Amino acid sequence: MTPPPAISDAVTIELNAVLVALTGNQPLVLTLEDGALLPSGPFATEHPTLQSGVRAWVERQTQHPLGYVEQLYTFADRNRPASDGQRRVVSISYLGLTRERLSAGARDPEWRSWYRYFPWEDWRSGPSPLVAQAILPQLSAWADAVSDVAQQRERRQRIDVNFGDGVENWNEDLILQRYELLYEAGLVPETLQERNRATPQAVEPVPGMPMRHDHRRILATGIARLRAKIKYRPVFFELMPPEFTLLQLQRAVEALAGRPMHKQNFRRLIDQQGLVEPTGASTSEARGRPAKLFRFRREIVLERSVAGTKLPLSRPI
Amino acid sequence: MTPPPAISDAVTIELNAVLVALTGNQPLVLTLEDGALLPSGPFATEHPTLQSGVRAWVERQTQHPLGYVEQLYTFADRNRPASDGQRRVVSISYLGLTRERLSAGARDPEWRSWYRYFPWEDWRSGPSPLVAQAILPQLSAWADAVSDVAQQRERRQRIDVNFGDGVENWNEDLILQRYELLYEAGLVPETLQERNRATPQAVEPVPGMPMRHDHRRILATGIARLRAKIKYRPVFFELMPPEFTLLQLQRAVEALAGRPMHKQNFRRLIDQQGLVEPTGASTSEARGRPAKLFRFRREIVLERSVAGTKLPLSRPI
DNA sequence: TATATTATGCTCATTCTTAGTATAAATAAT
DNA sequence: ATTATTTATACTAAGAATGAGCATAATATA
Repeated sequence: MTPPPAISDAVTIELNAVLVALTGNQPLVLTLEDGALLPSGPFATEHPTLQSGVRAWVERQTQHPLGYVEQLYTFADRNRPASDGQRRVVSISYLGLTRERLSAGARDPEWRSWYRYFPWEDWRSGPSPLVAQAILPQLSAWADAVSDVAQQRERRQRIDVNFGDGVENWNEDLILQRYELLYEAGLVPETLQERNRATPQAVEPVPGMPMRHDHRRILATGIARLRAKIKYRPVFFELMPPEFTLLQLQRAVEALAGRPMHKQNFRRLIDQQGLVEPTGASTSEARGRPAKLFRFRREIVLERSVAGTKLPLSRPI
Repeated sequence: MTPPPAISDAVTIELNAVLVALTGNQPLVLTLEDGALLPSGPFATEHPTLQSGVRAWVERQTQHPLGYVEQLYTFADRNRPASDGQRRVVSISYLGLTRERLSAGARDPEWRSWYRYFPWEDWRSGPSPLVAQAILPQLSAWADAVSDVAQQRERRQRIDVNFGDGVENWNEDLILQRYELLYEAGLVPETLQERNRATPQAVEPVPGMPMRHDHRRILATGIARLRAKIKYRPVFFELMPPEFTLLQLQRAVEALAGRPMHKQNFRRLIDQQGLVEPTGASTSEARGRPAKLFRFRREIVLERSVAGTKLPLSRPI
């Protein structure tokens, strides 16, 4: 059942990283080549494990220890030629969270807000106008373009589920599915890269910066994982400074989820769950009443394995 | 940043599958070599994608189409020699759900209840006595065995979180963490396989059949994923026959979760969510009042992307 | 001193859960 | 035939969690 693998079945492993940080209420991701690529490196003989491979070259790159690291997905042969003697490439992608930014000044490795790549995913100040203006009309046209009635209905349903039928049905976790739908509909520039693409590029691509290869897809996978994760594991503390106010914490979570939250309820949930403890100090860097400073209670991760961090979404104003 | 990979960095890919079926209220997993291995096959040049690779050889093996397939995890070099000229092996594991069993009679590929490998995970008729009798005492000893006080406290806490401090704190999703804890504590036979193991094997291994390599760990990963998944996606329908009674459905979910559920509430949730529709027929195969037969409403997966299947756990009697 | 701004405490209605009770419709045992 | 047992299904009531908002406190700034 497991015959010895032939020479021709050898592959090389490439490691990709979605490296996330948070500054000034923006969720940042580390990119290369003018934002067109995610950092990636080979998995080499000197690395004892995959994760140590990722840690090694990311830490060399960013000069900062990588807090949380989690495997995302393994792809083989997405948009890559497999024949012509070349060895196949299998890429294994990781999500990494870090607290600090790369020292400024360096030009090439650059932190960018992930909403430059997915502008329609930012609903922090209400429903993104892009959805109604630039996306839904084009997706509708795409659904209509197919003649088969059943197929047409299926397309419409997918559009509804992913982009919300009414106004109030946005599910921030569906970022990957939404990107894939846009890809299929030919509404992102990446569609052109693919070989043997039946559907030609549609009239006008949806706003949002593309990336090379399937890197924007990997980025979407990372964001999706992170958005889902914060709901049942308080990973966002990996992104926060050691001390912070509750509003700063709220803004951080909002940046990740791409949605506004109800302030009082956010506080109630955070302290009901015992996630933080006051440091005793307070700050008055903002204008109003000074806010108490808090720190993360690291013990909580041990104490309760499911430190579920429910997110109190609020209706956008 | 991405130098051309050296020849020596070539690896071979092995695909592992956790293939799950359900018969007679038992969750079954396909095994080989007298239950010691999960099926695995090489990722070969003729496979266009990883998933098609898995599908291809699993379907050849089982003679049945594979419904749901999902990638689990990618390991490099677990318990495998990396040096001595041999190429490194990277194993990519998949979870597959199927409705039918392999034709009986065949000796080697064999379906086994997964509770043979993880007997302490079956809480369907109340707390598993193994936890209190065979596991907790040994884990306690393991915690005490370390001299450093802080380390000792940490071990105790991990034991509490994973195996429940009181009686009623069992979290069925933690199956992987529990296995890993037992592994670290030297309470499973697999610990011996590992090279350079500092801690020697403890007195008496915990009941439960071991597997070769890291296959029991991969199995735990698959079960954990499935247990978590049924809570927000009704995947269990992939395991059910086309028509079934609500009690059969409940028993199926209980088999997966390893816990009893509250009957009335289970029914309420299932129909509140519109997951099933009556076929019109009913059955009286069991003793009491005949039950209506239902079928899965496939549309629901499209209609609501998050067809959350809340599970109404019930206190074991 | 008034105003704007942020922090924080508290309430209230609504929905979701949990844990039943009650009744119906069949089979098996006497 | 009658009774006990088993399974199915409807319905209820208490309690917890959630979503929305009011009210007050404490600061900076005009």
